[in-house]
Parts: sequence; C-alpha cells; structure tokens
Amino acid sequence: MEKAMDGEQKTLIAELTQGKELAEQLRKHLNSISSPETRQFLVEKILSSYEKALSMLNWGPCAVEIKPTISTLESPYYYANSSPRSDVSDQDCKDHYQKNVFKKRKTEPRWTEQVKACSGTGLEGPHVDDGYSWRKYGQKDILGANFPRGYYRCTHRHSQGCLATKQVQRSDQDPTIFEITYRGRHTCFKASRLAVASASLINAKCSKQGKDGCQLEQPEQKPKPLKEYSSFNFREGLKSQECETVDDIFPFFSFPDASSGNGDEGNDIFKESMMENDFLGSLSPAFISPATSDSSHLVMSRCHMNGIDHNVKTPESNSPTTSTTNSSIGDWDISLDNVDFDNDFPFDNPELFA
DNA sequence: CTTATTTGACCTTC
DNA sequence: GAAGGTCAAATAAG
Repeated sequence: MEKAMDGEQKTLIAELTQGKELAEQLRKHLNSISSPETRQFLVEKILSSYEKALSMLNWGPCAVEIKPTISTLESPYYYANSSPRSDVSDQDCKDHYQKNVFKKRKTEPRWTEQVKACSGTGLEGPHVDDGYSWRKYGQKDILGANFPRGYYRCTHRHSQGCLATKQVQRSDQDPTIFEITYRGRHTCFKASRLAVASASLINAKCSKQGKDGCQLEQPEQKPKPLKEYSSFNFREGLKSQECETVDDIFPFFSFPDASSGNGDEGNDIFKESMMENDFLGSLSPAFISPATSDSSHLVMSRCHMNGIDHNVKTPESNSPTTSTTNSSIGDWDISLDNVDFDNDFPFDNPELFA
C-alpha cells in the first residue's frame, strides 16, 4: 500500500515536473524562431500535464489496484532469460516456456489499433511501422476472415526479453485497414529510447500540421527497412497496464541515473540510435494515452501521416473511452525531468518544425 | 554467414 | 473438437 502511494506520488510529481519543464521549453521557444505550432504544442502538453495531475488528486490513488501480475508478467520465465541449457533440459525449458506463455495470455494487456495504409506510401500492410522492430513468427487463417492473421513479436525478445507481441489482421471490409492487436508491453531498451525522441517529434509534427495531420516525408527519408524504424509507441505497453509506479512504467527506460554506469552511455546510445534509424523519416504515430493513473482511461487519438491513419481503440475495456484529461494532440507522458534528452533533443532544430 | 520469413505441427483455450 | 496462438525447421533474403 505504501508503495502504491509512492507510485501515485511519483506519477503526480512526474506530471507536475513535466508541466514545469514544458513551460520552460515554451519560454525558450517564445524567444526563438520556432513555429507557433510548436508553441501551441507545448501549451497543450502543459495543460495536459496539469489536468492529469489534478485529476489524480481528485481521484486518489488508483495505484492500489496495481495488478499483482505485473511482476510476474515481467518475470523471466521465458527461456531467453532463463539459464539456458544448464540444469534444465531443452524440452523441460520449452515446456515450461510454452505453458507459461499460454497461461499468461489471459492476463496480458491487450489493445487494438486500426491502421489505415494507403497504397503508394510505401507503408502498407504489416509494414506500417509503429516504432518497434517486429519479427514475424507465424501466420494463421482466421475463421470468417478473408485475410490471414500475422503474428509478430518484438525482435528483442531473446536479447532483452521483451515480450511484446502484435497481431496484424487485414480488415475484411476495407483491405487498406489493418487491425493491429498489441499484447504486452515493450521492455526492450532500444525501442524505449527511440520511442521517446520520436514521440516528441511526432507530436511536434502533428501539431505543426494541424488539421491536415502529420505529413512526414516518409518515402524519401527511409533508406532502411521499415522494421528497423523506431518511433513512438512507447506507451504501447503502458496504456493498458493498471496504475504503475514510475519505475514500473519505465523499467528499462534510459533515465540518466538509471543506466548502469554513467549516463553518458545512455545518451550516446540514444544519439546513435537516432542516427542509425534515421528516425526523422520514420516517425509514426501511436499516440496512445498513457495509463497515467487509470487503466480504463484510454484515449482515442489519431494522427494522419502520409496516408496512414492510426486509430486506437480499446477492445479490452468494457466501457467506452472516458478520458477527459488528455490533450487532443496526443500524449507524451514522459517526465522530462527524468529523461535526459535536453541536450540532444533537437527541439530547436528548424528542420523538425519547419 | 546472419537474420528474417514461411509454414506445418503442436499446444492451449473455449 | 475447433479455433487461435506459438514453435521451430526449412527456406529466403541481405
């Protein structure tokens, strides 16, 4: 219980701190040549942060309802992290793994995102990037569906034990629409980092584009395969989790003081990854409202990007979306106070906002 | 050679 | 028992 309160307080503090940081960012931008859209974006974010903080105060700690399964969900029962081929036979290991996988399935957070991919964008079908690296591990014909369902899991499943998976199903009604069901949250290191930077950029872009939606120069700026792209879907694993502490929310996140050793390493990797992935051209939106404090609190948000339309819905939720505390632009629930990209994040880069 | 995809078999859930 | 989900060997691609 005490921990729950701590988590609640941390989240609250994070929200307030984020508001403060954003306000400072805004102040900088007031004196710069940044676009009005960028400033507008910051204003929205500030308001959003404070709204969340206020709602938290009104609602009290929902962190009491932290799922006890969170830790077990993250536990390394999968053979990737278990001591491989030592005391336990391969078969035992495999059996154990499979049993747990299927056992776990029921409790996995799950949500669906509808993605519309227009032809000609180069981002069709399952290749519509959501910011993570996925590896296809199966395909299945589904009863009543015209198109097979593809099964994907995070590329970093074995290397980092990231258990996130997704299913991609092309819509029968509209073949240009892909229904992507996500399961589990990403705990992979790289993805989390990139998600942050991309989140910022996407939001900025979306904000800039205003009613026209995001217009990213995808095709021209994607020299690498889509699967290598990383962008914002950071909260993909957060949004359906019940209230969590900050630490729960960002288990592998690259807070400066959280990285092993010094913080520089994190930043280096961060920069490196940004360069590696050419993430400016690989942004894709997945503006999913965070589970800031309420799991039933999923926000519909959307952003049009070059023919791609992400539309998040909440299949697991019995009640329709009830959120009223999020900005319309999308969410970005990362405490800037903790995220060390002040120096690296190119807020002032005109190219990002021009 | 390494990594990703395909696909049939197997397992779990309903 | 049917359907959905996952594994892993075979194959393809880079």
